[in-house]
Amino acid sequence: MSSRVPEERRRRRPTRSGVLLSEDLIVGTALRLIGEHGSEALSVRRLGAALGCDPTALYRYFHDTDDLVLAIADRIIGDAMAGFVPGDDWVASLREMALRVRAGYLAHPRAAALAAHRVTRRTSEIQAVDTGIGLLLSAGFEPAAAARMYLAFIDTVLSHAATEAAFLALPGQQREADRRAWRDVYQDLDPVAYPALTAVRRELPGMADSSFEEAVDLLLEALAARAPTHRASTGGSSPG
Amino acid sequence: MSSRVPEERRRRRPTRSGVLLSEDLIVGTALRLIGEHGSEALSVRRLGAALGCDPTALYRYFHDTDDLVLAIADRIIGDAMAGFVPGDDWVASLREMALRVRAGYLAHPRAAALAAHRVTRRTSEIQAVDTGIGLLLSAGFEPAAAARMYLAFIDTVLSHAATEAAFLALPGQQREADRRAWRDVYQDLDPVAYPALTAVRRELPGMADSSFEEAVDLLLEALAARAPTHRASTGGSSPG
DNA sequence: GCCTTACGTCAACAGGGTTGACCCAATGTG
DNA sequence: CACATTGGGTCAACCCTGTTGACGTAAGGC
Repeated sequence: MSSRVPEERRRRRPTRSGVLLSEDLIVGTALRLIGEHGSEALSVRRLGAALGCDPTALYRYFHDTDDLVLAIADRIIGDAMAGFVPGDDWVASLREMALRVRAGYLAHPRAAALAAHRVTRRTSEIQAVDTGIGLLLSAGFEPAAAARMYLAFIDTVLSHAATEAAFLALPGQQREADRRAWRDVYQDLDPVAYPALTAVRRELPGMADSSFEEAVDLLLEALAARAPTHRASTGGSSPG
Repeated sequence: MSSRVPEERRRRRPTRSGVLLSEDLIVGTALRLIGEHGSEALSVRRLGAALGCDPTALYRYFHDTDDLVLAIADRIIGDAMAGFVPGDDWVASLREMALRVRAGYLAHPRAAALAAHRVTRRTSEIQAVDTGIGLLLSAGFEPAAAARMYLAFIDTVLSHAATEAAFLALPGQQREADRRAWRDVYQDLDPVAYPALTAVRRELPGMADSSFEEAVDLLLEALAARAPTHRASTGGSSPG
């Protein structure tokens, strides 16, 4: 059922509407479908209709729907990490990795909400994990620590990205209501019951903003503090 | 459709099997169903069967499935934070807060996965935000910094908890496949193409474990390092 | 030009959420 | 006590979903 046959060996026969199917075409069409009509628009039948083929033809390329979702997730990772080369500064490199992954997810918020928590087991993900762990090894961490630290790092990045993507995937009305909540509901509170909120009252509208970079920076600070070898460049000297 | 009629005014008529329905009973039964028969057990038909009533009777109490999920989420939040009182050690208190929220989500992963990214604006949430920001103010942070730090903290906690809940909410087959991926796929890789993964090969099965506590500890370390005033008690001396 | 078989197609099944009609009994009123 | 009202439990039905097995056709190797 699944794509056990190598891509080049396939006997690609045009569908009734003349389209030549391929894994890439299916994944790309699924991403477009989700981006245009929401993550609930991704169904085998709808995808078949969008591709111009019988829905069950997809089962010749993917074992089941979950297999397709994993392929979509790996495509997002691959696009996000395309052309990335780690530099000398491992902290800066991990930071760029975080920002790239986040940007990739935010580019497809509805698909990200579907695929963010999965292990794709495919090449793009494997490549990214190798790069990230390599950076931590270069920082002097022992293998066991490097693996654990990378897991904490990437889970934080992916979790935050998924949260932001889920927020962007909300219908505009609910999204704005959530954003306004910090301005409206949290402004007229009993000072006795909520002293801390009253003290920081003027800062609360900012709670609707993203905490992604702040959280990543805090995590990287802790990692740098734990690293056996100190960072090569502490003064921001070395360019790109 | 929804529960516009006050609970006490309801004309509660026993079902065919003699059960008296109520919002509380339905929510409780839904939680029990999820806990006993796995995450995929929550469906209107199954819930009706478990309650001993026609499935569509639920629509007299909740507008739709989403409405029911939100009611469940509200119960979870209330239960998780019930009885929590912050102690003298602000780091330890934030840590307990994180663990409580996480435990509440993991106890009901399916419901949590569906409602984790919503802003409730209800008293439990407001109370929690006040407590958390109060702890950061007691650490010496200025109002603006306290608000930003709390946002980074709670977003990390909620994002990680949602990720873990989403994983547990997966159908058992997909969940096990994701877990096995780190043992199977990642073991036979080309050492030249993936040098870092090869170096930490023996540590990779642990990648299926949770990074929640590691991530929270790293974040709290960074917060403690940034705090203007040092922690009051470093040796665990003061009793409750 | 044959033979094999990959793969697109079709019909069907089991499960899902949701709706509208139906009707009984619980409740408010006299 | 009796009546009118209506809340709410029940039932049948609709349309959606993922997935499977049979079927046949055309593509590629020889």
